[in-house]
Amino acid sequence: MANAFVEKLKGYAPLSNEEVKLLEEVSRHGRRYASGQDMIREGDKPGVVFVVLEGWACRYKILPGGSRQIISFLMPGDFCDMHVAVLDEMDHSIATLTEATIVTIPRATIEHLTSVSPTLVKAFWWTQLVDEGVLRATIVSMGRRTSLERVAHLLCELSFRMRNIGIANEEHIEMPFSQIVLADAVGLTPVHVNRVVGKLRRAGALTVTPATLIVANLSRLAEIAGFDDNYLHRRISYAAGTASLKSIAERLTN
Amino acid sequence: MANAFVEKLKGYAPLSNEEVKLLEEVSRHGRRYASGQDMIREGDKPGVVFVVLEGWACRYKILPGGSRQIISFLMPGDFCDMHVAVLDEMDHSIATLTEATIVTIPRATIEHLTSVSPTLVKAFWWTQLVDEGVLRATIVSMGRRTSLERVAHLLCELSFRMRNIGIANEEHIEMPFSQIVLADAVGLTPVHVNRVVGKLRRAGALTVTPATLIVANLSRLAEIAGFDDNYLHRRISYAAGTASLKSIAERLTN
DNA sequence: CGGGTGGTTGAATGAAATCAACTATGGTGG
DNA sequence: CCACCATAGTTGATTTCATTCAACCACCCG
Repeated sequence: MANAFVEKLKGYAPLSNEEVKLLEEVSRHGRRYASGQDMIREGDKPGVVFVVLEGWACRYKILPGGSRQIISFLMPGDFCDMHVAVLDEMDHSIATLTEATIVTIPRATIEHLTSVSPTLVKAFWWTQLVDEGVLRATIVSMGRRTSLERVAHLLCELSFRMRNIGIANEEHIEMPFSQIVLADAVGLTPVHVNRVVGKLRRAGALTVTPATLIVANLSRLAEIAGFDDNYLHRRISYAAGTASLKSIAERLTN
Repeated sequence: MANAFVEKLKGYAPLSNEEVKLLEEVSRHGRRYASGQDMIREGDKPGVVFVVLEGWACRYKILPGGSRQIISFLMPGDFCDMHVAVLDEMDHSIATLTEATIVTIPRATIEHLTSVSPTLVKAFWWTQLVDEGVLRATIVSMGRRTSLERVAHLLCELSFRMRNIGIANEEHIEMPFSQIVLADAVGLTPVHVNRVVGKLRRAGALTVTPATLIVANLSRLAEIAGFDDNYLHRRISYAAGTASLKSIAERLTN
């Protein structure tokens, strides 16, 4: 079985066999978690980096009033910042959204990796850069898009990201979470999200089943959202072939 | 006059004299820009890193409908991601909000710096970590806070950041931008922001003058916002201690 | 002096939250 | 095996909040 962590990083930099072996080694011992488990909570002292190998997780924050805001989604291959281990205190929590297998890598191991391989450092930076782009796009959505666009935009983003890592294809894109979770992510109430989802369903963009949404027509969804995937900075189709491989190498070393 | 860039990084890692000298060298030739100038636009190929030495700037994005969302504020010492220079295309724009002096550092120089000093790499990472925390906090605000809390929260954040870099003290915190800019940052219309600002003014938290807001009572503002500055990750091993004190002393005497 | 920018206020409209009720489903314990 | 409960989804009526539209003021600057 492919290791999502290694695959993702391979997509961001041309890794040597040794580097691949190193990464596989440190991400071998994934542990299985139930859905809805907190991995770490706001206020905790972070000592490790979490890497999602399978399943979904999210970063979130609970406000004094009890409401929850989901800040970002983590899917296979995603990890929380490599240098979070250096912080004194978490400013948000991380929890599983589905059953998931997750690796925890101690800070010392990360430091070993980065000291051994500058290429890995750059790969980590790259992924972090993309993560920031996603956060910025989220801010734009929350600030200036209608609820319909906002929901559609998030689902588009997740669809593209799923396809990028090969856990979805054109015909079958399944989001394994409830409308309640979706509401916490887009900053709306569940009932209003339900109405919006209903619109998207009637537009033929979605189909709905309990606790999972299925994207039926991604291009229609993208049209509604005004979606532009430039911020995912995908290009680097490294996996596609050697030509791009060279250009990546160039880009990273120059 | 103190160099905001160097001061900021000194706050995040214990730098040697040589490292300080290096940084001063690369950030010496600041250029002066008028207010409201675009430094770089969405779609441009980024080739340099921008460092704000004096004045304010912001990242923003214009939506198809013409509305603007300000994603984050840049104040003296802030810079756009060190590795943005590796991207193919900007996914947002950067513009000045006031008259400002800004340095542009070419990518090669950055790579030189990071290859020469691991300490600098860590300092850069740290600042980026803080930036991400700010983005996450923004998402939480936009998703789950009322307009009053949202405005108050942003002004609190900016106040704390200004104090951290010594451009504001308890009694006098001046935000050099109009309510229109504020509206673009919090995702509301200018007229509604005006009503909210009115409330804060009547609560004694703010005073208002054309194109600048003045925080009159930060603790009242923080109370209204439910503000907790933990996400700014100020303390760190090092910054809380002698370095920042010393640098402030310097700034006051020069 | 006139025009631009920023600010302020009121009235109307529209969007989303709230409150409330009801369905469907799957799982659990008696 | 069924009764019950918890979770998720759905729909309608009402209220709250923010936008929109519109008018007007104050000020600085050319």
